[in-house]
Amino acid sequence: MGWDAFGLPAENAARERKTHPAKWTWDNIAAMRAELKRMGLSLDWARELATCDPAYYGQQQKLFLDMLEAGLVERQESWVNWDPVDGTVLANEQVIDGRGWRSGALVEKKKLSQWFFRITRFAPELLAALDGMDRWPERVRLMQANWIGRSEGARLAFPLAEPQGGIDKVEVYTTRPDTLFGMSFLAVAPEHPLAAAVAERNAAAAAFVAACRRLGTSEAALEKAEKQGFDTGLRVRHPFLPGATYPVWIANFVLMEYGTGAIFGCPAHDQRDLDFARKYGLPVPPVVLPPGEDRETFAIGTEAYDGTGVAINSGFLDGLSAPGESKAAAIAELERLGAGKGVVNWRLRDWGVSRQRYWGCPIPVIHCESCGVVPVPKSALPVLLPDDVTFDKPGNPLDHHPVWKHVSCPHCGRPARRETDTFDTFVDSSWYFARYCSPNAEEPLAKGAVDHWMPVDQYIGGIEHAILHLLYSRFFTRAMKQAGHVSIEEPFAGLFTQGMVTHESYRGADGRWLYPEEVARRPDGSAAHASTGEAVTVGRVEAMSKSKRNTVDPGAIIARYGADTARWFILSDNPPERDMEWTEAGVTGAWRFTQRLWRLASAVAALPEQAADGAVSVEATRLRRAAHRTILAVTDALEGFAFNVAVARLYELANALADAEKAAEAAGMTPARREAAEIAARLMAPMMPHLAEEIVACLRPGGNLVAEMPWPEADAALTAAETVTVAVQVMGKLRGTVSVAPDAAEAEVLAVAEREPNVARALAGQKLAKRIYVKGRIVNFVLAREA
RNA sequence: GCGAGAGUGGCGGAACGGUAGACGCAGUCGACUCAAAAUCGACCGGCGCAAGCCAUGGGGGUUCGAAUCCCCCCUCUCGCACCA
Repeated sequence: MGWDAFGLPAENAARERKTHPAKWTWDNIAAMRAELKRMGLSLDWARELATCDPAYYGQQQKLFLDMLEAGLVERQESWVNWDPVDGTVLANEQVIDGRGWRSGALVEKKKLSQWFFRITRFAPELLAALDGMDRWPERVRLMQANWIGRSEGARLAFPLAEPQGGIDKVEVYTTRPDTLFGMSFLAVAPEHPLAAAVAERNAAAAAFVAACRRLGTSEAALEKAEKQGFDTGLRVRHPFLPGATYPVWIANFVLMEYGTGAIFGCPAHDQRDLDFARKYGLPVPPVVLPPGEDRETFAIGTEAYDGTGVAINSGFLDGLSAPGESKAAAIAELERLGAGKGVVNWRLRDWGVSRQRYWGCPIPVIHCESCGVVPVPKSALPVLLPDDVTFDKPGNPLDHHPVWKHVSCPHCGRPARRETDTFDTFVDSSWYFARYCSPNAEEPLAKGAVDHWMPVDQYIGGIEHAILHLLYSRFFTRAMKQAGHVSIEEPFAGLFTQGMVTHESYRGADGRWLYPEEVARRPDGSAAHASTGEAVTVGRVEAMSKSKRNTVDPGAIIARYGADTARWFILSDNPPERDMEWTEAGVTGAWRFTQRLWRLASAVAALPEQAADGAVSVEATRLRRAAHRTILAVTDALEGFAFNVAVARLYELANALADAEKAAEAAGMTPARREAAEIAARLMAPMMPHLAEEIVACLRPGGNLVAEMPWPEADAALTAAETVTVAVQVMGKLRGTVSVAPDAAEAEVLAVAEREPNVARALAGQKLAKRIYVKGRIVNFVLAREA
């Protein structure tokens, strides 16, 4: 068990409740540990770790220094959300409608110098390795591939007609150099150096750039915002059209982080460019003719055409297939002219890990005025977080601490300043799985143990981790390999993505969130406050969260129904990859089953044992067949993570056991019932271990624990089908079923099917065109079309 | 906005391209009970007396046969780099 324990929630709690993040965190860990233990989960508590424990984060600091040495870390500038009133950096989720969540102030972008892991170095192999990860869901691999975003295109320079602030050209990256003749404008990001140069001389431009700074830093916010631009009045020359010049705009939809932070706008064949061109009345010349369109009449309306076609209005490209032939031809021409070249571009950006927060792992470096950035010597690790911090001032408490950051430079000994940023908590969670192999090692990882255990056979996590956490962990494993800590590249051989636990949410008349136990249902189905009776609004079913108070206390469920019921319900409700809704009715249903099974099993256990070698009745054989088929079905379901199906098969076996109870006097029934009860118990043991052990102990006093037994094996003689039911269709519609031997010949089955009364009626007077037989499954008679 | 998924009875869901709705919950009727709970039995997608017809978000297509494969649309969910 590992506790991902650093992060913002602890700091928020500290500010709101005047408690220390460490106390709040360790109290939560203690509470959750107790709950998990009561659930009876098979966790190896000897390997427990918490990321906020110096024993863990100190090792992480060593890893960082190794990566620094290996050249995998560097400082870069990047933009953050800045709350000018609180004087603090905001997470994207703390920016609501462009304003700080606490202060309500308009958020600005601010540039900071920060630490970055050079994940982009591994972009090609992170992409290529996805192909071989056959035990990962296809959709996760697809999302990662799109995120890494390899694209082929061209990088080219547009010379400015008149240089501005020492800038004489604008570099652009494009995946569609074949549409260069369709250019209508050039646009740079508000953060682009040229935008800054223009803003220096032009107050209106400066105002526009400042306005863009209030957009927040998330990609979603930028892309959703209405497209806006500012015409700088500057013009650039076209590489293919010496005489022509195009206007240079500053546009809010151009991302500084992608490509070169500048684009050439081809409105006819890019939707964003088209929206922009229509808004500002810029020309929209088409240069790719879709198949079946007439060159003379083809025009772009409100939708850009980004499909394939033939190049038109494009000089030397005319007549080539676009972008198939024309893209290569355009790149060749750019290279011949020395104006640009074909390049591979990646969407993936380096991973910024600096956070201006207290509750995180300190970044172990020291800033010295004469020596620059100096790593903390490994002998001086861990760099401990100070305990005596206050949250009464805005900003990072580490910055305000009276003495913590004042240290002497490890190089020159002069006064220096400790780095007060801490790591992104994704760093903590990028290597914990490897630390499990040797949780107490003096080094980050003990090579022998890691080589023995890694990679993780089966990793389980929510789909919300499909990209960031899983990609960072893949990067970290490669970085750790480069630093000599591990021998593998991929951390997780198999991946399963599970859903979240959800619950209805409730709000009182005054709008505040209510806990489920505060809400009572009236007979008419409406909701009211359990004690005051005030009306309650039932909100959506949402992922459980403390902020919405739609949580249930597992402790209360366990106290009332027991751990087995809680476990059984969690697994039985729906497939694990989907969200599950926690409902009281569902829990009581699971609880009833535990009672029913216990009653069925203890009734059998109370019977005197009987030799299994006497005559065996039809009923006893039926039960034995059901039990052994359940072994196959449950095994199959569990291996495929279809826990809800495994549960359904066990319900069926319990039903068969109940039927058998009514035929208790049939020959051979007692041993058959004992066998079936034991099989049921052993099959459900992974889900209801406590009840399973109890049942087996009653059936065989003094015997082994289920936990010590091998998984049950089915008797092939009992699982083979005696007869199969074959559906009979006429023209694809079901008309009847017939029962045949599993190995019956096709002709025989067809003959039987044809005689089935209902089928015969449907076939009467019709001409047969075709007979289809799928062995053991279906017959389909296809009639001849009437002329 | 971009990327990725999901949508099946009243509800959760099952279904190698082959009998749609397994199994559970809820519900209806019955048994037991003075009564209730628990338990047991029967029923339980819609229309129809029946034969049968309709039905897996909507519309097209492929196929002997489509919940399943393809195209378009609608709705919801996840991710979008400082929540984790």
